[in-house]
Amino acid sequence: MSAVRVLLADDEHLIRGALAALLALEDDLEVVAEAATGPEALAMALQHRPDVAVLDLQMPGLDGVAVATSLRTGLPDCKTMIVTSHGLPGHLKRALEAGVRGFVPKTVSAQRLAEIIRTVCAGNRYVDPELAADAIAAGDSPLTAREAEVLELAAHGAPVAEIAERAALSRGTVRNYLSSAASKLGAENRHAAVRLARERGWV
Amino acid sequence: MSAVRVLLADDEHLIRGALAALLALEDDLEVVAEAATGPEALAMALQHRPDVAVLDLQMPGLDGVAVATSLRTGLPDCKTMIVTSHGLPGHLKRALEAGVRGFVPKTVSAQRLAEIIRTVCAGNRYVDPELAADAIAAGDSPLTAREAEVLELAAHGAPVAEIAERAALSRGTVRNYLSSAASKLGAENRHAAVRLARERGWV
DNA sequence: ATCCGCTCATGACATTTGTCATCGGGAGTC
DNA sequence: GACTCCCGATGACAAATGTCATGAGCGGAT
Repeated sequence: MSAVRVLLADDEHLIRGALAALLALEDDLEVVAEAATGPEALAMALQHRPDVAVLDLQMPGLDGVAVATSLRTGLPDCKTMIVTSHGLPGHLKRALEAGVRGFVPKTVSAQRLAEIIRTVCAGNRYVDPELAADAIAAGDSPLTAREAEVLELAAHGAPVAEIAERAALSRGTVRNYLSSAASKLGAENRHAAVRLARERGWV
Repeated sequence: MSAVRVLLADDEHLIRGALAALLALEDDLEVVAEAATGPEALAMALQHRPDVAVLDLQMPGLDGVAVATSLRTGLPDCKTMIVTSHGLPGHLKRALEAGVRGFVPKTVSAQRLAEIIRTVCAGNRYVDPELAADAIAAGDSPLTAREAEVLELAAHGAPVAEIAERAALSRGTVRNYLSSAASKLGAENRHAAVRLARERGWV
């Protein structure tokens, strides 16, 4: 059986380079392309048609999940996996919805990552147990679409008037949504609500 | 001349391992110790007495700058440098005050990092030009000690009453400080102020 | 000796937010 | 058809916040 062809996308050159070197030590893995941004990752993937795309979650342009979403239709045979520093529950959820087959934190060893790449390439899934537990504990977002949208706008510290304008809603409506969102999250005010929603990955 | 003895501290195993492997390829560099947390980095440094300590900025326990501060007195001959993903101006400032001799983003290549380690070990300093420019552009904090302290407490979304209690101030005073802080930062309200201060590394 | 800035406080006032009740329209379900 | 849920809105009221003037004590600088 020929080597697994891997695409590596991470904006941190230090990590990407080092990782490429380490994965190259594995006989059955071959890094066929590298990218530093989301759009670049997409382009490289379409050009080199790798078996597995290892994507950093946070990249300039498009994030890892967005790239995975595009690849799902653009290159359906390519398995995607996400590597990330910050393991927020919401990210995992978004990733799984995008058809990502592997989700690991950067705290794993290169050895372990290599194993997981093989696992994913074989058609299986792998999710870091700790992140999975967090995600399950966090549960689903109780927020409605509008509540989340308004909360998102409030995250920048904008006053109600500005949120209302941007969302094309009346001020009263905005306040109602913020109020109900905060109450659903058990927060004392909108800002604590933003913080909580962020932690759980709901915004 | 014998090889430069390097301590590597980063909580992300993937990066630390990969980096150690790459630096080992350089004839004149030798990784003598690795650590995944701040306290561990400190202990390993005192035990192995490296020439250069390469510290990740964000680590559990103690962050890179805190470790550098301790090393300055505990192991004065050890040169320290910081490697980071997020290059906030304030971090650089804090680092330089802590006697750090090198400050680089993780977007550099391993090759480049090796060069910088040599530079630092030779007694010179190195600061990433782009981060330096940002830091200069951001300038010094216009906030007084108390303003910064109160803003810090406000960052968690706490209401004035709670901030007042925690800072042992009257509510009115807290509001005055928040108001003046926001006005100095050109922010419309305390939350936008928190955001701005965060971006510039002033809290 | 004087001035200035930081700290901490109070009071008053306008504005913004949070909360609640209530309404109508639409989409989906049983 | 009745029911429920989400969307969007209004009005009213209480509470929190932002703003300003003003004052006192303190310490450093000229």
